[in-house]
Amino acid sequence: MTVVRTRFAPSPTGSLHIGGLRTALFNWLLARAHNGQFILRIEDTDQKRFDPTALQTLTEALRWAGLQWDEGPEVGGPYGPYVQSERLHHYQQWAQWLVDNDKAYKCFCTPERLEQVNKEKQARKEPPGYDRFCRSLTPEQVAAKEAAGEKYVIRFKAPLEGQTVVHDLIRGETTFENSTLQDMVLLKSDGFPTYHLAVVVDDYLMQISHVLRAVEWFPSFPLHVQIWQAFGWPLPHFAHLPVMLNPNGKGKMSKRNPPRDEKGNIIPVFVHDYMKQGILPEAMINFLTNIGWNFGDERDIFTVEETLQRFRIEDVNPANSAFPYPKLEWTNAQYIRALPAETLAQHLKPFLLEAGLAVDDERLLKLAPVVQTRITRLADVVPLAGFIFADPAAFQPAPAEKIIQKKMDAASSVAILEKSLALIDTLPSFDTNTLLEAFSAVTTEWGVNNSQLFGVLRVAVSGQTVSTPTFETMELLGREESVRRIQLAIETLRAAIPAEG
RNA sequence: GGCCCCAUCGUCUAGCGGUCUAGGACAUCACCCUUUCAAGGUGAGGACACGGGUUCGAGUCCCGUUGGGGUCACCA
Repeated sequence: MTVVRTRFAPSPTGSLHIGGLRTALFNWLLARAHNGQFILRIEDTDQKRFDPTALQTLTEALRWAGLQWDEGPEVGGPYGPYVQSERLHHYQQWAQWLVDNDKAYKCFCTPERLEQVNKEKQARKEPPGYDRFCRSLTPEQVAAKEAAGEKYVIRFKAPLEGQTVVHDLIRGETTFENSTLQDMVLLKSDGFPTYHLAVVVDDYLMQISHVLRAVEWFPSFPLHVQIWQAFGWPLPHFAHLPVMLNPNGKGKMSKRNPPRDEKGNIIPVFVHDYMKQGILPEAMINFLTNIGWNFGDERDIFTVEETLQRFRIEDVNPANSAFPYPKLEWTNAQYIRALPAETLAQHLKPFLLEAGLAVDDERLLKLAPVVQTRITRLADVVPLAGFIFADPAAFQPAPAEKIIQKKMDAASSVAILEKSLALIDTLPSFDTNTLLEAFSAVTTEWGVNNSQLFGVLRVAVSGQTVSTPTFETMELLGREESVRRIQLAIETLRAAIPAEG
């Protein structure tokens, strides 16, 4: 079997799109599954859309996901450079080759004329496209225009009749009528190639064996095949991956029209947004693997190594799919729960620090198992338990109505809290188990149930209605701070009593 | 609109002519457990778009309809 070489070839126009990551993943998977090479190539041939920070953002996202490339920017390789703007001479040379061999021609038409042609075609209800005016220019005419300094592009001489049969690993054969092909621009007037020229030349020069790209490219598939054939180069294998649609199934995922969940929250489209939320890379990869492809047995959680054992590009489902966002959250939650406490703590730390909290490792390690089954994304730890690391001086007690539990009022809550203070005073130590035992023992005597007693204390101490469990929270806060907060809650409640009449 | 692709529960999917009264997962709902929120346990509802063929037999093959998607640049 020949060496499998795949490539991910994004244009650096911004952060990496989630769909781009999926394309990269499948390329990576195919290469790794066959002990081949995965190449990263940057398609920055559009000077108008140049973003100098995008390359770094891109490589950061790819590395985060664990998709290390064997050749490409930052790592080099035998077929470099891997940035298209540094390969201009190749495209110019091969474009000229096509002209010399009568497979392409110079076109001197101005953008204004092109626009005019399209307008006229539209008026006649014809499909838009270049009218091939310059295709029939004589060598003398071309020479004269060049001598006059007229700018030109190089266009492909698409076959006018016949058919192009393309073969796709996922979709099988498709036949296109050549009459629908356009004389696409291969080399722009600024000397930069268009995508159509650059992909073919680079995929050939870089010895790519399998071209895996999004279905968006399917319409230009026959054009590319024709270009490959014009060069006389043997075709690589092609596979066009299905696109990920908005969760509601309407249209592609895009930043212009951000998808939303049922509650109206925006669902991110960029990998960096997921990184910021605290999606674990392993969870992201696991999740993405099961869209358009399926692990095969009925497991939903599996490692990338296991995927490598059975990944086959032919098994990719040709149908587009809606982006199943809730499943990503579920998958991430599964991975979070499987983490050892120390690892979880390490993962949590940057999110807490980012929120401006004073994290100490000892308490963080105790907190980790407490929040483990309560968060789906790492960043969730901040609203849930961030208060534990917040500056005590800035603590704001919860309002009275939040402290008061079901079937209780301010007065009874104050009574309970005062008894609690007295009880705490008698405790030899201040840890979760001691507290739990002591407070569980007094509910009947105090005439409340667990839910009421633990509830008042929890809201008093955390200042929130949703938080970590009561006694874990108290242990984390420490005796002194817990007592202080209970006293503050009592004050808050007392202030509310007159208002109740 | 032209060209092209696609079509199984709400969603992601399994299914590659008989083992399908269609399996799993997420989501939803109910119950259990319960210290808020979770997690966990048990259970329920929920799909082969439609119409023709082919075949002894079709979710699985063919054609059409409908629906959805992609694409029509000196952007990728």
